[in-house]
Amino acid sequence: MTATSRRTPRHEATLEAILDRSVEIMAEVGVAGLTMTRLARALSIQPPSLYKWFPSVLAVHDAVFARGQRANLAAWRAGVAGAESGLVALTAGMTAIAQWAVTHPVEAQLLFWRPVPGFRPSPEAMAPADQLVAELREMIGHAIARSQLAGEAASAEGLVILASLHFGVLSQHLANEPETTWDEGAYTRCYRRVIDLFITAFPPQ
Amino acid sequence: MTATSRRTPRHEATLEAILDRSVEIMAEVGVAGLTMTRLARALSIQPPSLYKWFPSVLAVHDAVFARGQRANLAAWRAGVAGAESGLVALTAGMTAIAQWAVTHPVEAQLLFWRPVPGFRPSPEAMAPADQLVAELREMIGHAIARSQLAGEAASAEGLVILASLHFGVLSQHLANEPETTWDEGAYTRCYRRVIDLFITAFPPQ
DNA sequence: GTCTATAGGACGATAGAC
DNA sequence: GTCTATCGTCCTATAGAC
Repeated sequence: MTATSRRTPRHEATLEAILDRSVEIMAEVGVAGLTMTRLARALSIQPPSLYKWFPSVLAVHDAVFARGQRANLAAWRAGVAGAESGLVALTAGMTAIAQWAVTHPVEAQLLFWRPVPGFRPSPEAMAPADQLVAELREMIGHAIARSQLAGEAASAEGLVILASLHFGVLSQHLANEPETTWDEGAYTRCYRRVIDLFITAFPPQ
Repeated sequence: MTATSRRTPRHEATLEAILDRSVEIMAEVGVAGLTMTRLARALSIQPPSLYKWFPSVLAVHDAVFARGQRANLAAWRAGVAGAESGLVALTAGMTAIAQWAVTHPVEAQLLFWRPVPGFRPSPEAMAPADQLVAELREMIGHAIARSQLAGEAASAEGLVILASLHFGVLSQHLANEPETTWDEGAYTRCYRRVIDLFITAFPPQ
């Protein structure tokens, strides 16, 4: 709150640097291993100084979470932008956020698996996620309108199945071979094939 | 090692009780939140006394992990036992381990998502998991032999896809609605439908 | 906005008495 | 096998000087 309300460029740059370091630490010691002490050490300042920027360690988690949600939404939009509306754009957008998750494993774990006991993201931090779901629904609707998917694809069950397929590949990749790249990974190599099962599950007509 | 080598019934019962309490604590404060201090408090003993049973807190994690793997393998075998070999037994076994995971969310997180930094399961604890994969492969082979699946279902890619489908539903359930039952959950209700996509992906002939 | 100093805990683990 | 006592380490967070 107070940390993000001062919007001078200098202030913003410092906050970004703090979040960058936080992600680095999470990559080293686990998402739940971020502490004010470790963060201060990485920034070469004393722990009390950090409290001028964030009121608590959970506030740092929330800021990393919020930035990750914004980046994830941006990745979706960038993926969708290159394709024409409908099924092609849907799979392009899904692939884009999957690739974002693979290249940002720390943020992905924080966003989608909540491995930090006691941490509850703030509603503001969650807002981009809600927006992404809305745009995803809209894109499924476009695909249905173009007779590329059955109408049931837009149902609650359709979203549940699409999410299961998407996060199934990602969770297996992040749990078993987080170091491999998108093109090398055994799971990520099957991503497109698994997502195409969504079309199989909801064929047009 | 020393903790499990003494095989008197009395000793075994105490160890089981300690593991039961450990799972309860993990359910309350998160899988990574288990500490010797908390465990001792729950058992109404002093922390140093615990070291007569387990040499370190990671050894407790390993024991919970090992017991979970054994139970998961037992659930698979029980599910398979009721059906005739082939596709029916395969889906019955998969459903059984999925239901086991839903009713044992703590163990499932520990087994399949490794949320405890610094914890590496011992080879002995992993053994049942290797055995389960072998039996799973074998059952896929039976289904292929009965012309219920394409031969490619037994390939490395086939296992990757099956695992993604299975853990996709489970990870969404455990992350988003761990409190709901198998029959109520939005994700678990789609489990069978998602697993059936494996057959769609590898149709016979 | 940075620091020193510090309060106040929790934790893993060991030593050694009983 | 249980305990008390204890060491050493890490942590969050605050007070207050500069």
